[in-house]
Amino acid sequence: MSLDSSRSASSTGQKSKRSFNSISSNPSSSSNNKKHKKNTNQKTLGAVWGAKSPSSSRSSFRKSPFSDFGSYMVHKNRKLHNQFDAEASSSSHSGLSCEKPIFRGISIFVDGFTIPSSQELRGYMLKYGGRHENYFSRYRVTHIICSNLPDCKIKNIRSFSGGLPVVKPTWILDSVAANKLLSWFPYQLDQLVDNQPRLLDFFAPKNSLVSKDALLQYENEDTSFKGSEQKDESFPEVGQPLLHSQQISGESDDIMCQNTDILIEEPTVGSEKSCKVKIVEMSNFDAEGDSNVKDELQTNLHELSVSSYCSDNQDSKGLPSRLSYRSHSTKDPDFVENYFKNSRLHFIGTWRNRYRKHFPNLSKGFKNMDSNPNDRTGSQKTSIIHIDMDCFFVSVVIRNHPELKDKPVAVCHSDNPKGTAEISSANYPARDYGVRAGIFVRDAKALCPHLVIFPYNFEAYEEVADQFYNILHKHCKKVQAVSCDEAFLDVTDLEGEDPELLALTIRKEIFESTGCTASAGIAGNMLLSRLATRTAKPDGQCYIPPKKVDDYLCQLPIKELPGIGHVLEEKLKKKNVQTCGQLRILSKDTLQKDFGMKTGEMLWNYSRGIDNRHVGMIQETKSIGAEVNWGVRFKDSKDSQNFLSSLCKEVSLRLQGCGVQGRSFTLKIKKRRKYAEEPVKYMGCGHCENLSHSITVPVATDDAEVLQRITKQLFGFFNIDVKEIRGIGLQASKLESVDFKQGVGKNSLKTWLRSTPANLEKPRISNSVIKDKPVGDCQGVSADEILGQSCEDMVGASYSVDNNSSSSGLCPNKVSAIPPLCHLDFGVVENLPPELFSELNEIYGGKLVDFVPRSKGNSESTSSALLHEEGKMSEAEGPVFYDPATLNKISKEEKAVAFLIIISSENLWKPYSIQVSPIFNPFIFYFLISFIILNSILCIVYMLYDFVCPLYVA
DNA sequence: ATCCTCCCCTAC
DNA sequence: TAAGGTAGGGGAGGAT
Repeated sequence: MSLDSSRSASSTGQKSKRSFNSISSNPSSSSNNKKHKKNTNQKTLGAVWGAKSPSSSRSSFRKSPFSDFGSYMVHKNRKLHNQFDAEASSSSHSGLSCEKPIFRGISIFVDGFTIPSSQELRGYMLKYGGRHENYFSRYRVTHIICSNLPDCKIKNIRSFSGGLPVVKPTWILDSVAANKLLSWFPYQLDQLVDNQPRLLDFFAPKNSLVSKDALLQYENEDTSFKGSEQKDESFPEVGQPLLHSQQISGESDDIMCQNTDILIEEPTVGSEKSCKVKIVEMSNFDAEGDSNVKDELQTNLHELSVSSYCSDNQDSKGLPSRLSYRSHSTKDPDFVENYFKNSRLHFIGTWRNRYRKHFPNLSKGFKNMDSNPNDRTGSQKTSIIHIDMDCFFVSVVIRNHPELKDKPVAVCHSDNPKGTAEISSANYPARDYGVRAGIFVRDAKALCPHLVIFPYNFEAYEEVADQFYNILHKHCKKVQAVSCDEAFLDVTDLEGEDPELLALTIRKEIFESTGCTASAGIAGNMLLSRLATRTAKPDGQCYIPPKKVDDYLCQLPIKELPGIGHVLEEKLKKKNVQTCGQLRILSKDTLQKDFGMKTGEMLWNYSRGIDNRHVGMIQETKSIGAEVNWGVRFKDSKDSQNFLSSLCKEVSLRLQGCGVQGRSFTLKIKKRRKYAEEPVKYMGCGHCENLSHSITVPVATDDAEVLQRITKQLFGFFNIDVKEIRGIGLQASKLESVDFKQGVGKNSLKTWLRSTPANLEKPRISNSVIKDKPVGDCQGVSADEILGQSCEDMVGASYSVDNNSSSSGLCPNKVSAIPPLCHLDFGVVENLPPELFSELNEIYGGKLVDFVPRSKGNSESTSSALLHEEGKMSEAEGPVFYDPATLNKISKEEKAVAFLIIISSENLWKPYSIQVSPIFNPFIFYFLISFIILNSILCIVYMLYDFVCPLYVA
């Protein structure tokens, strides 16, 4: 799959130049008539759809879009009309239509693709006494039904429909459900909402266009239509997009031939008068006889339209809130989880993990099976097949719609009229119009008005990917998965098998099995086979024999080489290098000097078709992370903390899912650039600075709670206004397999902090005793008991022990307390390794950060600056009490110093002091013992010195 | 010289 | 409205 569709498209354009021995099963090149299509189709109302002979129909439209209507169409239309009448009549006679004729007097024209389909809507009209027009007539049609329309269609509707209501199909559905004709007003198409009230404002006071009843009806039924409204507005729920496909199948004829063009039988009038007349007619259905409209109605209309818009944004739980309330980080507590469920990039990014689980034995690589392909013995030539599905996302969703094969189709999240969704994948007919992955739907529709938009179907992608790999594994043992739709096959060892024939067989099987086409490249190494596939696309295959490599590469644009993205391309262009041939002129030294050792060598090799990689080199996972750079908008630190918490849970789950734990953690932040305005992309991150901080902890972890503490600490380093954050990511690296860490959970920092160090082991006092112990009375308590001591009234923060932390050995539900903040030596705390600081900070409920504001990046942290200003004692000099007010409340005895031994990031034992009380506690004990031992050693040294010196003197 | 951190670039 | 992720590789520069 190519996320950069321009790449594929450009290769199509180059096809004739760069194809060698190409076997293409798709002889008709879609790019041939590209220019022609662009010049003709875009200005018409989807003429391409039904046009068997595009040029003729287009020319007639170009000549006069709506007046030059042949007698054939008049005849055909009449015939269809009669046919509908006959059907309606027969169904009523046969008793099929026993329903209330709620649509009597209504005549709909369904324009474009709708859910439900035009045919289904026709069925409803038939059943409930309405009419369905196959072709648009301003005199017969009363309502235009559509889900969305491209801008040019909107213009045409505005010009020629005489102000007919343009409403969404849910109006029909909801009316049927309510068994009465509902007001169409709330169901107006959003694209026309801002326009229609203006018309209504003009007419309503005079003609009672929208009655009070209609308004009341709308208000009362507000909630009833909301649910379906949203579904209609965009797409079926994610995960259920096949419903969409099923529905479309029933109306394929409509899509192809009837629904697309607005055909007007009569000469254009297009005057304000006709507009007025039509709307007055409309009011017959909407006002239902009530003409008693108050003067303020006019002003209410605008509000109504706004209200209607809000209702479209119904959230999934049916709450009367804007969808936007739930589509960004601040308002949706499940934002992170939902986001990943719906992210196509997340799907692509995590596919490999799923593949590894699905094909555990096949995805481990073949490290020992052979060596470098270039080192193979004898004259055996390496043979690599690269196989890649064509426009995967689109192919999969339209695989059951052969009628759409040659129609422009794209996949994206939403076909909302606003058109601010991003095209993810476009098929080749769409690419011919300039539709590319990454452009907005509205731009895509401007380029290609009749573009069909499908939603994602991640389940189907997964399913097809599995079929794809089953076929590959069936034919070849050495398969290296690149992505869900792309793989390398080393077929060198398949003696007697012609690689080209094999590729053909595999492609054929893929098509038979999945209904999707794949392209293949065959060559002597991975680089060349991959390049060959680009040439072969779509639905073809290409073999590059060794002799042709130089010719092939000579004119190949450098951007085609893997590893050369837009940045490297620009850099090379500045050096007048545009093709591989030009790249070859530069020496390896020059390239390495300009681009670095590795990159320089890669450029030198690739420009000569040299690639030393071999199929099957699967590396161990080096990092696991989660990142969200969309919809991130925080209003306060609580939002950001909640978000970080969700992110930690996500990363924790991913680590656990992979059976690894991380020792190094990197927090990435996207910060809005100073002058960056709100991005064009809805909820996008826009122009950002990318910041990151990382820390390494002594013990690897996958514990969400620990991650949260670490992340909190990392987050503190940024010292950033949360309102400026546009994206956050957390990545774990220095991964260690859990297999090798069985039982190591007991060594986690959290556990360690809560446990009694072996060297401090003392007879434990029961929890009840601790709980009952008076505040400040810590006599004879072990280290964890000190940490767990009840001092809540002093510190104001308690640390709730996680019930899941069974390894801690603490009683579940026990609420431990910790030494009060005022008892800490901040000079020491401040200089703790970040991970320990993070842990302590969490234990103190995040208050430590506030108490010791600091930034790792700033050598002169706030707290240390404060300390210096106040002339407090340094760590070496003794304890520092940060809060003078609290200081006065504490007795001298409580100011005794204890040393807590803790593991530093280098696994060394480092002392840091915590103020605890009273003096007789194990820390003091330990300290005194240490002091005595140290003194003893010093004494011995002195004694020895005293003893040795005189000897020397003598 | 080597390692580490903080980036950036790239591919899918 | 919409869902701009994930992971690997590598370069620059600083610390050791």
